[in-house]
Amino acid sequence: MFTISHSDGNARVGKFQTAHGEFNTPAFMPCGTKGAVKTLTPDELKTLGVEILLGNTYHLTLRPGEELIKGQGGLHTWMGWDGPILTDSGGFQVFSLSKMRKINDNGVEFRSHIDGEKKFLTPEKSIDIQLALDSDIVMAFDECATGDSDHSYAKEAMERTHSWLTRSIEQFNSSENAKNRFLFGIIQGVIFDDLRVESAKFVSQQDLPGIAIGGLSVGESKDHMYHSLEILLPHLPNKKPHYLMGVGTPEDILNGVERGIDMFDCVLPTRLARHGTFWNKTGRHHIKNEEYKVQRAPLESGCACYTCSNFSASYLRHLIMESEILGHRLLTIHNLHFLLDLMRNIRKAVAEGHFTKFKREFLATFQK
RNA sequence: GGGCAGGUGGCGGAGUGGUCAAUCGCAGCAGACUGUAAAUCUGCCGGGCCUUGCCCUACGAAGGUUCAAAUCCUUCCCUGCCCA
Repeated sequence: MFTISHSDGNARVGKFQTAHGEFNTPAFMPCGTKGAVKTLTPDELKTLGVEILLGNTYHLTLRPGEELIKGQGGLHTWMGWDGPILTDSGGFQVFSLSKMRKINDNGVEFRSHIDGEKKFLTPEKSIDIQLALDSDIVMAFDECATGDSDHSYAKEAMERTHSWLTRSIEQFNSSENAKNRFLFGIIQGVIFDDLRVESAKFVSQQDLPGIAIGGLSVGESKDHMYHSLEILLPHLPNKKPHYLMGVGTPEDILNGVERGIDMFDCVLPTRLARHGTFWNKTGRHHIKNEEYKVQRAPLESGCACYTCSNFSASYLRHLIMESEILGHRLLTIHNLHFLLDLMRNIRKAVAEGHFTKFKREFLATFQK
């Protein structure tokens, strides 16, 4: 259940209660695609303030398979995370693995990126897999079309997504495992206002416990993304959580919250870390850059994270240069702390009614 | 002392008369990354000029052959292995 405690403009602060505990919104959910947030332990995630994680249907059904995980007591028990888990349906893989799949109205035939084996995913199967995993928030299976799709294809993908949503709901509602679980529907429509609005209306009508906006940050411009959020908001159920899938950067999150978004997920903080990029108040930086070779200061002075409390940029640069696993871990900790700290500050600002000021001041120093 | 194999850009290592400032890997420098095929990928990487392009210095050293040499010849220096 979702309850909103404060709002400031379109921004809101709330809580979502699941069978595995609650999380505060606006929330940032790190990606634990294959049953792990890369390089970190659940304990470390909790310390960072993570309240909910993502898992992925496509990846987990391929390996090790949902039946194995179910047999091990479900995803929470298996991976040692007792908090809420949201699972993505595999819809994003329709986009990211577009070279190795075929779509028809019934579902998507993937050719496994691991061994080439055929794997046919349908809305029904995706729901079954997610429930077998014991996911708290189940995402409907959708087709995430690329940002450069033309109107004709965008419409086709949207209509297919709608039809799949209807089937997802039927499957979910007829499953015994769905008790205390939540199904979210996903809006598509690429960058076309008419489609976006039509999709928002259709998904909203289903009266699900949450509504997601998919198909953004997949190649379209930022202006298109922000514009889409603006035209969608009037059509979203106000009392349900609004989830912007796959976003994002600190500035995208701020712009999302301003446009009524309550939930975000993104691989960026963890992937950037492994690639040697970190965030601080001034923006995005490459630890490999020569300027950090002799920097005795941490990534961000005054940062309370474990990494900044204990290590200089010079040492972290060395670790990344040498591909030491510890470097990946320490940068991941810092980036996640940065983003989760941003979320805490956003909630505080919204609760205190000065979100706009907070956003303006943050972006004044945060370049890029 | 003798035999054999070698000496190429920061390192390793291709190239064996012109298309070579020289494949490739590593290192170095910079960039990308948004529901994770990602500890991945891309660009640059002898020096100079304004990019194409041009000029300079370069393949152990010094000479030589040739229109033309990292590539052929001579001498020298050095390294590794084997034999005495």
